[in-house]
Amino acid sequence: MDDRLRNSSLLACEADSHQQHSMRRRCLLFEMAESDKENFDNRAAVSQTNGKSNTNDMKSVKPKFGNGSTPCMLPGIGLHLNALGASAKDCKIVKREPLASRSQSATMLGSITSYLDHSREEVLLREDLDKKITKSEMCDAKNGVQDAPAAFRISEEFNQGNLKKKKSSRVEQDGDSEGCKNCNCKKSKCLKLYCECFAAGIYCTESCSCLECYNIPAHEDTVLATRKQILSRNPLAFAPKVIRNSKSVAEIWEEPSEISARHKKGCNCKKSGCIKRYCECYQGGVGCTIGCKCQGCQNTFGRKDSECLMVVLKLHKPEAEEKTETCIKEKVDESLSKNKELKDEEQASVHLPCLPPLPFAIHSGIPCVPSNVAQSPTSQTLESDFVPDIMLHFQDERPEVLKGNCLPMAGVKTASPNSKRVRVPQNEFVFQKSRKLVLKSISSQSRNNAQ
DNA sequence: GAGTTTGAAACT
DNA sequence: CAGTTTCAAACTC
Repeated sequence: MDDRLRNSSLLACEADSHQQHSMRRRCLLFEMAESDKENFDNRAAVSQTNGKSNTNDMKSVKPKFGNGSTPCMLPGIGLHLNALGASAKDCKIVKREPLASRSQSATMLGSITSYLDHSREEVLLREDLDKKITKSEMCDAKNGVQDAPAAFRISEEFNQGNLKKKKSSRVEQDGDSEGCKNCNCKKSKCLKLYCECFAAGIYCTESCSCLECYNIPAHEDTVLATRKQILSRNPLAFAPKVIRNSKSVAEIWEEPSEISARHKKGCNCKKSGCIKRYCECYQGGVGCTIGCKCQGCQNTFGRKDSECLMVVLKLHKPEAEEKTETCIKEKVDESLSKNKELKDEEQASVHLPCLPPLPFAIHSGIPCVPSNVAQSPTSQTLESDFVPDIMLHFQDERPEVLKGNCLPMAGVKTASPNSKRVRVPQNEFVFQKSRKLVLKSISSQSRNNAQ
């Protein structure tokens, strides 16, 4: 059984590697888009001729680029972050099935198999994409079309293709994807972060329902100026809201040197209990952390209070593992105790943030628990079939100050007087130490049980 | 589809 | 920095 698990894990790692490779390709494509600013300008010019000025019409005519398959990433300031932001929310690599059906696979092997199936599916889709890219490039060359780089466009198309399977309800209703957020702004002129398109760094398109839209190439100067202004207030305003690193789940559990994912600055929910999409953490598919100021947090991806550890473990706990659970509880208490000691030592107010959020496991198909804590059908009760708008195995593009290895830290001082907007959880290293202790004890307990 | 709720963003 | 207002998405009916 151990050998089978080991082999499966190796396969999963290979698949994971492939996925990360795919991710790298995607990032390169964004880079291509960036380097292709000249093309962008041409596109903007083309769209200006095609689109009408919005000043006369309340409903702006949104430009379409090329085949209309791609939103236009804004050039210049923060483009890279825009790419991340957009992709973080838009891109889904792995086709995900509703949790209820997934959780029917009671064993880790089942989950890994499922994961590999998804990876195979992605490989097939990628192969299909490569063909499309070649065709499209040939076509563009033939027609002299100066459009977004074909690879970039098709990549987005691929993302959208997968995306369409799990689009948010609003987008589904609107029947449009095109990578556009389909905003519905009425007063902000799509020049504020309220606007999802603007916040994602993409221009609005015809599929948006916004009024008096300025987030179009025709108003590029205005858009850039506004972005600059917003960035001066908050340098991370256009950064992805959910910060992920590229480690696999197994790696994270083996060596949790970094938190797997978290919201950039944490939520502030008061009534939603962090179980609705009003909550940015929940929407991003990550658990709440100590950085959140939420009240009555019930985030199923990880609550901000210290109970989150037990929540996650319980969801995967088979009935027969009571003994192990007891052990875990003891170790958690022990960890918390040591945590407290560390806290005293460090003279810092530190709490125990959440474990890697459950959806991280859901996305990858690998249980978010150590291999010796098997997945249980009880996890069926976990959550609805909502799938968060996030991308897997996101490269950790955080500035050093946002990474866990800058410790301890008190937060980022921003130009904004409102420091609430950029706040960083403190002293995650204490949590990492605690988690190592728990993992260690789980391993030893498992060995004892096996004997 | 209209109205309500919610919390982030923006403002004071 | 805290409180308030504005805004648009999410949600409900």
